[in-house]
Amino acid sequence: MMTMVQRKTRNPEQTRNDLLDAAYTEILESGFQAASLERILANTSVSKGALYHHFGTKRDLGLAVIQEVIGPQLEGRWFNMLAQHSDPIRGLLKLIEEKIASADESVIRYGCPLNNLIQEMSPLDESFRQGLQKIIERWVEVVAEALKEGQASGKVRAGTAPQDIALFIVASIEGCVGLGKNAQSVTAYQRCLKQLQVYIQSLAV
Amino acid sequence: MMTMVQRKTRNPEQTRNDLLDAAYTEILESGFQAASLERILANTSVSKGALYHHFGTKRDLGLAVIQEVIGPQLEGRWFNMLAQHSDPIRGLLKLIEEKIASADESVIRYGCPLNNLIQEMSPLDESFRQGLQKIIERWVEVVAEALKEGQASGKVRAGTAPQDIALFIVASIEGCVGLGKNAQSVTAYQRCLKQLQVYIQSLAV
DNA sequence: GAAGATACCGACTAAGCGGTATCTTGTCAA
DNA sequence: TTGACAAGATACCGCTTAGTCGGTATCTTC
Repeated sequence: MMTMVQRKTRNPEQTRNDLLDAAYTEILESGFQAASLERILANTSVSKGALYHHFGTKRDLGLAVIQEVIGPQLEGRWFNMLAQHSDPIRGLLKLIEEKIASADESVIRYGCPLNNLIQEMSPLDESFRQGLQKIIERWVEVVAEALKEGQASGKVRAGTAPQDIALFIVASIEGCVGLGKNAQSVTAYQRCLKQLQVYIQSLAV
Repeated sequence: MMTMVQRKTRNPEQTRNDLLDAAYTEILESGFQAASLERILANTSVSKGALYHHFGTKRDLGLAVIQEVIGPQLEGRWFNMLAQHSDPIRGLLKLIEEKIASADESVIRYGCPLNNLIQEMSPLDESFRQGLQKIIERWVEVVAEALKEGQASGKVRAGTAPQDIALFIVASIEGCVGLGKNAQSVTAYQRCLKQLQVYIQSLAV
């Protein structure tokens, strides 16, 4: 008969969220494949049994992080910002400006969690790829929609394809973050985004 | 007493190159951390003893791949192309055009080996970061230099910072490749690069 | 308050990993 | 021809990994 040290009060939701949060951090720092379940458990003081009660496999945990942590994070920021500006150009510039201003150590060191997972996992696991792709598509769509409305209200140059431009903008952002991360340089990151601002400005009428 | 089945004729250089090539492929397909030495050996029919004769650690092998495979690959293409065009805009457009035209399965599936390693390894290993950064800096410098000469000869708009623009161009390329890879879509990849061409064209006088 | 379900515990397993030790064999200079 | 060393071969080691499983504690329901 073993004596078990269990949590006094149960809280399955909190346990699940703790795991999701810790997994998010661990994946951000080490990548998914190199992410260690043992380390995640150590950082949460959740037991292995509890982990495997909530998530069937490491893979399931990773997919949950994508859908429940990374997705909503991005959705909140971009959707809200572009919704509250009638001029999409101003909204986009503001978003980039925020990224420039809030260039903290985490972004410079670990980059974009979405992009990290894309580069690592999308060729290796179709479910990962689809989960990530859904987020990207939503992101591009939000930007494209804003540009489209901007064209309708005469604030964005006509004759350009909003979908293509939105795709390029998102790609450039990921590129800037990636390069800033490798340079370990806030200024390189900011210089790169500044050029993106110049490009965006050129989309105005 | 063991019976050893050895290669009839020795060829240390070839052995080293075989290892480098196989490691490059394995890293491209699985990432560095998940790259398996056993798999590399299986694909080369080189023995573990031979591997560890040529490379001290897995890490050393990875660093050698960066310096001796990935670096030269990029250097050749970009340096030559921009050197043989007097108009840098035309040179850049041609390079992008080539990328668009030669969008093969490997690029769409596995993306850019340089970018992959950056996102995975640069926060984890300072030597990796520096090796990769050297390549990026060289790349940016080649583009910046071309733009600068273009400004001098009146083919590129003055008043813009060549270094910053070059940085942005490289970032955008990596971004386009990354997004195309996740979309598993040649056309998305091409649409993205086409927008980059539009941007580059806007740099002309 | 008993029963059943849910949540959680932690020792264990099997496989794969990078790396090492010890050996043999090919090469080439003396 | 031989000695020395580089190159290659293979068995093995310690460690970490994701995942399992029998068991226990808490919560819910009746």
